[in-house]
Amino acid sequence: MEKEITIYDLAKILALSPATVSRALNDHPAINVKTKMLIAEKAAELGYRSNTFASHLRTRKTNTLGVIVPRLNSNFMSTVLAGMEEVANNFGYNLLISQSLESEAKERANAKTMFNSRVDGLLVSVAYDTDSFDHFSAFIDRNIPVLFFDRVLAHPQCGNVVIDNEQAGYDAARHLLDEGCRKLIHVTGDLRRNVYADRLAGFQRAMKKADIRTDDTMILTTDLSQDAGRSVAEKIHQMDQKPGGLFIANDLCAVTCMQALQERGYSIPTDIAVVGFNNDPVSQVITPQLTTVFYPGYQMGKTAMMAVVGQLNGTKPLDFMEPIILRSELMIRRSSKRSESS
Amino acid sequence: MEKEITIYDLAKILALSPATVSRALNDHPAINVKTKMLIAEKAAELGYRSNTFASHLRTRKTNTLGVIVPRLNSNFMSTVLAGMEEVANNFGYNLLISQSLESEAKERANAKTMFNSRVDGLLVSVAYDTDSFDHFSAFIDRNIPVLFFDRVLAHPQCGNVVIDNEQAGYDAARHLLDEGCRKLIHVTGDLRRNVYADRLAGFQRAMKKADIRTDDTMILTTDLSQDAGRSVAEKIHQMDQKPGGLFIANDLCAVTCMQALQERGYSIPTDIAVVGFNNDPVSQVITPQLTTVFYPGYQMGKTAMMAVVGQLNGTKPLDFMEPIILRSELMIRRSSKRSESS
DNA sequence: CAAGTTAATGCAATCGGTTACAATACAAGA
DNA sequence: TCTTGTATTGTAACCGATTGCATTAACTTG
Repeated sequence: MEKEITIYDLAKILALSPATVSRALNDHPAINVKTKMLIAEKAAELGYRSNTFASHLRTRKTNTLGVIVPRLNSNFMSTVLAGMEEVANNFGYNLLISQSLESEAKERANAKTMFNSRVDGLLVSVAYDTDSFDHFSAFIDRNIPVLFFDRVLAHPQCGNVVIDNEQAGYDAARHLLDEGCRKLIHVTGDLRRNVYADRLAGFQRAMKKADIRTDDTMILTTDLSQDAGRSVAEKIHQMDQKPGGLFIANDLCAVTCMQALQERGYSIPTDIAVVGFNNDPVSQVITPQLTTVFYPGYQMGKTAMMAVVGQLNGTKPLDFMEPIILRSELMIRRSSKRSESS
Repeated sequence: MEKEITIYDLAKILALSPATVSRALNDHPAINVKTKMLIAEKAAELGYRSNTFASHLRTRKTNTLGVIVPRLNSNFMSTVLAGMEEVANNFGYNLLISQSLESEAKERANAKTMFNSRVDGLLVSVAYDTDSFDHFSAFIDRNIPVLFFDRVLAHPQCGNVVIDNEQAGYDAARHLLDEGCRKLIHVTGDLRRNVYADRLAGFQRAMKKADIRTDDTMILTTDLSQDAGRSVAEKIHQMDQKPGGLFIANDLCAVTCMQALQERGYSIPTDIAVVGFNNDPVSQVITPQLTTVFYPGYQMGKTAMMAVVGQLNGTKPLDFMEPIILRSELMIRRSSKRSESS
């Protein structure tokens, strides 16, 4: 096991002071170019690596950003993370990633860990049941940038990166209406979460505009799991008046529900038209292919990370507060096409 | 912005020495229980948090583990990561995660970053084109545990966590043969990677046992992307002698290929039976459902992390070298069932 | 040639815990 | 009473990089 080289070792070997070595390695302008070269060479030769702890201790910066997501193993989240990782990496930041498993308690614990690890910034998509903002205020108090993405909390000092869920919900419902469905059902998640509340709001706006009264029986609040998809199918099967269209706020749930309906003999889209959300790979694999809302996950990750990094580098100072809204798009596929129009 | 409390502040307030405070906070036996209580109380009251850098600087431990994966946004990998995260979190370790994007160069850069971040251990699933072990030897030299999972490199001092790919490949091919397919085609990835080489070996063993000669035209080496799936379908369409069975080493590719074949009018499994690999959610969504190999991703993540953590805690000292092999299982579904047997 | 600049480097304190090595106090044993 | 032991706390060096404030040498300029 080799001994670790320090700037003191380098200094001694080259008959210089540690200060000069430090400055040279950081490309300080006051240091002679030739000296820099000399030091860089020797450092490489001896396999010197900077001790980040000493450095962090002194500079009070960690070059590490925390990310808290509900789950790692969803197509959408892992795509977002991939985007984040790319940007962070480019700017020399490390990522500390943890998952809340949809529980506020765990999210709280994760936030605390991040705080104690002294991350320079935090990116969060909140859990299903998160009610309070408490666990993030420690960051705000210490001026550590906090940015929410996808599932956001509104807070005057936190950035938000989202899509226009209301509009997407409107478009989805509108499309089903356009295809001739009268009775619609919307399957949603926890309405404390903006993503679901907004999609619902859009759904209702479309209904209202079409002069169709919406009542509670048309809104099914679930956890959007695959099991939920199956039980939604069951519930529909029990209904006297079957819906003509189904708007489900998550592709995996929608797909499972479609399959369950098909097993029960329903034909899609003839009997029931279905629209999902996220443009998950499964949406293109199911028969008929699922109409869904394209969600720019990769770009969302990149954008969110850019915002935080910009904030830290002082590039983007103030425009942090206004939410960044990314474009989403309804991808019309066979699961909802009743008309012969195409 | 509140000022950060240090053990010196605590010491001054309580009229004690920093050493006592430090020991008390670390539950050192030499400190009086009452003193400990006193200090703990005050620390909580003032919102003291340990400065991990100062601590790491002194102790030379980071409590951080590095993970390098080819991509974050694949169902399999994100499941593995979810498992790793859970264990790491339980044992008080943080995770530094980065992706190589299937490039050895990026993997090399990532490894270097991890090294400079002084991770206590490293878990890697290598990129498509990784040839050398160089970038990991720095860790070995410094006695930092390195463990490979899924896509592994053999090295006497590195742990391996895998499934029995050879057997899985054998089972897949054997199943197709049992279903009456004579001419088989195997679509694989870069054969430098154990996972693909082993699956191929299993495939060949099954063929040999069935007394069918395998030649190069039966083995298609691709990047297993969705595009690859489409071009495989095209290639098959061009063949004079169509294969009766298709064993594709990745579900997403298999599914895309199936769709492309179906579009061209082939019926699955009647014309061509298909077997995939990974048990990705898409495999249950496509029609007909895809026969595939269940891959215990979550468990693989947990197991790999356990091995490293055990190593670091001195619990598991030596048995690190022998590879850990997890159970995989052929999930027989409709895409390969020709016989009426069930 | 003295005074003033400029360029390059060094000194030493600092960041906040950790820990080897005392130091102190008090009680028990000789 | 004096010695020894035990329990508890303190002193101070250290981990390695950073940086404000000199210092030194070399170069201009009047």
